[in-house]
Amino acid sequence: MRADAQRNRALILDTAELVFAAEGAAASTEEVARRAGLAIGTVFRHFPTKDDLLTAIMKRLLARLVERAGGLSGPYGLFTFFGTLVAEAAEKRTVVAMAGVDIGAAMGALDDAVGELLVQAQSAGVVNREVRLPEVMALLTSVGQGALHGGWDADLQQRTLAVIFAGLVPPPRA
Amino acid sequence: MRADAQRNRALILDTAELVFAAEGAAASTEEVARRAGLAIGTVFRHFPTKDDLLTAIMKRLLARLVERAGGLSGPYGLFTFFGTLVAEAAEKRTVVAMAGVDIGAAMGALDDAVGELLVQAQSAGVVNREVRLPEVMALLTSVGQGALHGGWDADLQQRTLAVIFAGLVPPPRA
Amino acid sequence: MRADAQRNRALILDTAELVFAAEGAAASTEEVARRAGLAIGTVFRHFPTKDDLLTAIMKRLLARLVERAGGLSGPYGLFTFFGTLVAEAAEKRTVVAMAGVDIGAAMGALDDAVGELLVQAQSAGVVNREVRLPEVMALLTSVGQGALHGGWDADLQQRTLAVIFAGLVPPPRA
Amino acid sequence: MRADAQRNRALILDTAELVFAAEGAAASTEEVARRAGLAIGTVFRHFPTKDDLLTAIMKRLLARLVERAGGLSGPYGLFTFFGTLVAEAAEKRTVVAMAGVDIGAAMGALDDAVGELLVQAQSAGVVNREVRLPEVMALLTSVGQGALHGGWDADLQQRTLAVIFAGLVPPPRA
DNA sequence: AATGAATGAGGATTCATTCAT
DNA sequence: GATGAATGAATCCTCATTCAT
Repeated sequence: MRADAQRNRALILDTAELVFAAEGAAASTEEVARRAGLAIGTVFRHFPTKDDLLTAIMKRLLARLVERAGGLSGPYGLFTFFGTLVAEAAEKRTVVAMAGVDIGAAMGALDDAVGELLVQAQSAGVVNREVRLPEVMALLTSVGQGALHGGWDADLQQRTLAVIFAGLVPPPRA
Repeated sequence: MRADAQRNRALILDTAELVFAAEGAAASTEEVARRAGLAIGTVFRHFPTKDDLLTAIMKRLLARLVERAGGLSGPYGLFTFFGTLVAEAAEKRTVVAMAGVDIGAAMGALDDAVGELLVQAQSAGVVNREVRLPEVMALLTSVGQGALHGGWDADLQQRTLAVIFAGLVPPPRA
Repeated sequence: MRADAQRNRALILDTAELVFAAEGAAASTEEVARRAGLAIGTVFRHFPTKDDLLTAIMKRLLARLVERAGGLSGPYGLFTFFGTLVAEAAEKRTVVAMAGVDIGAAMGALDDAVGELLVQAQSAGVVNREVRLPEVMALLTSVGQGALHGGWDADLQQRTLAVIFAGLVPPPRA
Repeated sequence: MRADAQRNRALILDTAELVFAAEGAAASTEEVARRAGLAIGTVFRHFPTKDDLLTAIMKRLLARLVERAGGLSGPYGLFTFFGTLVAEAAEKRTVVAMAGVDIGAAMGALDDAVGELLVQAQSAGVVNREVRLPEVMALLTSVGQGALHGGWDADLQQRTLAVIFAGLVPPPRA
């Protein structure tokens, strides 16, 4: 792939991420092209289908989340991860679980990364051993969606996460 | 309004709720008409705009939630409310916070009803007094969205809510 | 179906027949709409797909040919049929065997009608009994295509058919 | 012209002939480039317009036919020529009279070559002297088109040509 | 000369909305 | 009021053609 094509591919993804985050998956592909300053044909050359573009965005977002989760460690990594996810979603810089797009395998990698954070937190005794990965993922995606569409301010983010964090910590011993 | 018109209005809302829950807000109005066994013109006579139809659905859904919340009382009413909301969302029988539709004022009534449940729970000492209404609403909508798009099974619903419930109860006194 | 819809359906078919005969199957559906004085949506309401429109034209053309063949009889019906087919094709008023369109069953009816003419001609002794239906159909479609694309004048039509007719008559007895 | 350019030009023509014979003139130029293993730009350097490419193919096909007709002689050359033309068309190895492409002058050479075969056949007394070149050409192109689109098998080819040949021979003297 | 990315006009199709019946 | 046909703007996608590398 030529250098300019490489640059355009990235430009399209960046622009599309903004556009779809702002207007939803129903935004037109032409709008993406316009904002990227490219002709519509160029967008379709890189992503032959609108769905391909949406999927590519989702995969890149997930890859970023995986990378971020992988970069964390220690007992409180899981909490940190929750925090940044919500903060980003609230700023619409990320779009998780866009409807109707198949991300399949890409999601598995996130499961693995978050699972690792969960194990570390439980090993350190800061998260209840009863808690399992599926509900952690469910809470992550829920709260991501909520922040995305609800436009929570920093205070609300913190207070909402406080409830979840309180629910994750181990119960006091009798 | 004639009796048949009254009946058609309700029929349209019922059908539209099913259709939009199943296919998202992007489903066509014609599909709603077809499934209702009505002509497209009839749908538009009742709801001059697709947006009007979506808004009407949202309002009716909220009204139902308000009614349900209002029907609950006692220390554990809030928990019950969380439970039924998630269960319904998981079955796609309800659609909360549909994107791009203005529900404005209607939301306030739900705030009031849930606020009342929160007060009762806190008075009875089963919910932490630090917790305030905004984060409760944020958790409700988040978890509703999550269950809606995630298709949680009964077990996952319960485990996810268990974390939130654990976060809502008062901390042990030192 | 309403009266106006019925009229429009026929109008679309008539117009499309002209347009596709003149410009080939690659002509745009919008061109058909424009020449019919209708909005593009109306054409697609009647024929949800361009292919549906092409198929409908083919079927109607074949039905007409079947009707015409069925209206003929007597020893020379087959020759008459050849003659009118070629004359029409030369005037581009008919399009036979448009590429890529599935006409399937509709073709069978024409086989039957022409087969009947062949039997009559052979019974009367004006067509060689060695000749069978497949080659008669092959000659018909060939000569139809040739006249359609070649734009034969009346004289050429006659001279070309003269050769074929001479080939169809029984050989002289020894 | 460089040697590789010469080779590419031939390669493009060969590939295009296959592609257009298989998919019709609506096949994309890009498909031709892909199957030739060349970049699209190379195809357009050799043939600045899709139409130029189509025309070049047609000319080459005609040239081949002329050459073949020119290679034949004797009383039955005309019949042989009919036979090979139909056989090739049935195998889609040749495309005659592609719609919408101007071949103009190139056609004249074929007229001359076939005219010569006709004269020889008539001189030898195996073809009716009443028959003239235009109808022979008309029959050739018709039957070529028919075989091309009809996919005739060997048996049908023979039987169809038998009718035409019977029409070409001189009538029995009284 | 070859490559292959970019362009943008054109074409099929959908769908909210209007309006004649 | 109900019906469903007509409208036409909007959208996805294709492809001939141009041009920078």
